[in-house]
Amino acid sequence: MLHLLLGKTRTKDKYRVVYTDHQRLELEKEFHYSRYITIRRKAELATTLSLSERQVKIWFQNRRAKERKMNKKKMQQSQQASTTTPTPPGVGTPGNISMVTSSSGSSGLVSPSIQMTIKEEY
DNA sequence: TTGTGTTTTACGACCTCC
DNA sequence: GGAGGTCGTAAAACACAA
Repeated sequence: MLHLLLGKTRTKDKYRVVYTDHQRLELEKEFHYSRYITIRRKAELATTLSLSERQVKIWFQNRRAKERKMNKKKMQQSQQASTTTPTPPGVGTPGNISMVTSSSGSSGLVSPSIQMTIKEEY
């Protein structure tokens, strides 16, 4: 119980709903397939997951924000590591972008640099 | 327990593109 | 102008050490 307001937006008595594991899983799968969802897929997902298209859109926005946040963190960590370490002999470990991530998403992270550029261009 | 830090939904403001 | 993007933020939900 608790997931009763699925598909609805914020109301007075429910500030936000918690998505079910299944909903999250499907959204993650779609995100893994593509960071930007198409109108068509959004409508499909919304129907199959019993969410509104708005919720799907917001979820993807939040998911991208999360990814950017994680990338930033990683960059800062690697930078710190290189500054604190006396001499980084290897230096050649830029591809260290594997990921630490938490259960979700993880995986891929399609070249963070590309996304950064896109954003930067903005 | 509970105090506290983190994550997850949802929104408003602002920007860009068509 | 409207749709959809980022960014910043609010508040609920969650995790977890003390």
